[in-house]
Amino acid sequence: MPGTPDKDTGSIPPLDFIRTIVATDLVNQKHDGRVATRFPPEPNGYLHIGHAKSICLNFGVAADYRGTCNVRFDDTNPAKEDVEYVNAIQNDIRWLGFDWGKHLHYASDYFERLYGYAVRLIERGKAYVDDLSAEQIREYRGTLIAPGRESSYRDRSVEENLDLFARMRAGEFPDGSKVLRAKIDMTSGNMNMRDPTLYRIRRATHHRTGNQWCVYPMYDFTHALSDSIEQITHSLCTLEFEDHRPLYDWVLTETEVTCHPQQIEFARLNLSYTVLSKRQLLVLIEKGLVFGWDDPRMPTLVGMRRRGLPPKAIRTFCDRIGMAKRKNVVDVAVLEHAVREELNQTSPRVMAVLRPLKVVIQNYPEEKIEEVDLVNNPENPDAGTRKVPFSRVLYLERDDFSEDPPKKFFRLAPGREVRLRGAYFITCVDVVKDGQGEIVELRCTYDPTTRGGSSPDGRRVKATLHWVSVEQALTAQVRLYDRLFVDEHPGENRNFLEAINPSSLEVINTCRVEPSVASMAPGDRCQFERLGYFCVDPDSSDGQLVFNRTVSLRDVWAKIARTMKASG
RNA sequence: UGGGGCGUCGCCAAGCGGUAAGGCGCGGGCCUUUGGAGCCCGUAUUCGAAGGUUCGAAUCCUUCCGCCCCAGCCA
Repeated sequence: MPGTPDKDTGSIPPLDFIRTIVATDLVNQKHDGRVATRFPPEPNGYLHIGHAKSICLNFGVAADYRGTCNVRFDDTNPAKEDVEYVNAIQNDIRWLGFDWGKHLHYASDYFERLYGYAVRLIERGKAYVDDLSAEQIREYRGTLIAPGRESSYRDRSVEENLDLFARMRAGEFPDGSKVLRAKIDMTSGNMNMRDPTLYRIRRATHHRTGNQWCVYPMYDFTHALSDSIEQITHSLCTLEFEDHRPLYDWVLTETEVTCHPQQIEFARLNLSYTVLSKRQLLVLIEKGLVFGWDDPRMPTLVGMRRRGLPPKAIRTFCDRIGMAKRKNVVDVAVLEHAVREELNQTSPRVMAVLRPLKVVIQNYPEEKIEEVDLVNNPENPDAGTRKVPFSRVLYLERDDFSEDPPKKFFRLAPGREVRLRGAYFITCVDVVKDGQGEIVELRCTYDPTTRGGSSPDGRRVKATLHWVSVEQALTAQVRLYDRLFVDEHPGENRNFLEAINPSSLEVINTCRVEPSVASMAPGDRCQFERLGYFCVDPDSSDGQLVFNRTVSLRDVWAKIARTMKASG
């Protein structure tokens, strides 16, 4: 329950403005002590991290105040909607960690009742059938600064309207020839109140109601009444619907329904280096810049799932970014931080070499193979230990060796001693190059007294490197992802494609991983020590493991190197 | 003089008349068999601006400035 002191600090976490309203309503018995929210997606696309904010809000408020949260598909536009999306959306919500129980609804289930409410509006003289064309309606609507004019059909009798509306439903008129409009105020400063369309004629096959209807209700009418039908108490939506609130209230007042939920608007999420508009995401797919909705670089929930982000991290992220009405662009680093925080606690550690450099330990016996013990997760003793084979010929990370080490580089270099994680101290004694001067192999010696990674004489080394035994290593494909855009605010530019990061994906086919990963299955996560968090991609097959890098580890050396480069 | 919103640290965000929470980021230190993690310290004398009210203002009043949304038979 929010408003209770934090276990550790004793401080009381502040309520966001929405929870403040809900808590106040509860105290005042505004909805007889009930809290009911809903998440109302239109099944015309995949859910993304912005939707996650809304899902966490709606389910979170319900959970905090012992209420309920419905999932309701706002499926009033058959031309754009599809079952593919209704299934995907349900999967995503469940994956995120929320359970709607029995509360799964469709606006289309209310079509008959909605039609009845429209009839009631007509009977009360609050709606009329208009024969104006779409273009004429637009003309008549006026502009932002000039009032609109009333349609010549606005004063039809109740009887005529009733008859016409029934015949609209019966299919007597062609698509687009007539609409049902609310009779409100053509001079309103709020464009939404200038006799908004309530119903349009549209012969399209609906994914649930088939060809049962040829008239479909519009959003404003449907949404308000669906909320009312479901006894919603707080209808939470994004800021662009603020202008619609007077219409939301008008619909509920004029249909004389008893349940009148309160609409409250909050600012939608924006993420740096990311686009979140459906339109722009679609462009990325259509142009082939990503492989689909579930491309691990996409900010969709399916994409993030494939990338390996834990749902818990997304929930933590949503809790942290707060809830307010001001326009915001949350730094994607906040998300990455939540992901690392979660993965650090939960991911077993494994050694993998992305760019192998062969190393021969000259004083290590030719045929000998040892099994060294390694801790699976230093954050979690219960995760236990495992055995990893060590032998004379190993792979190290190319980046972990420098023939001419720059300042502050304290990994392996000629004559330098470092530790191989969990194994031995080694010293580089020779560098082998090919005809092009390319380093192809390192010759090292090891100190047999340092087994396990510490020296009896107490001497220290500055670096601990990951490694893999050549003989036992498995080969894997690793896909490294970087942000999709180089511009911090790509969505602001209509030419957002210019800001595409050309190297958002790097595929490495020659990675070598320790043999223990053989048992990993698609979706499984691990940390490649010193590199980052990875998960097994569904593209993996028996012979070939494919890993996605979820996120890299924080890399202090990379930052130092960048700074040194920048300052010459 | 169209309507509706919003302006508190680089990015989020508390604050609701009693003298600027927290997170991310950034900088420094400790610790470390991951340059990971963890721990510690620092990071807005000032709240878009200017006036006013008050013993006291980010909070109240006035004016001004800036930004966002709205003219689908989309949601």
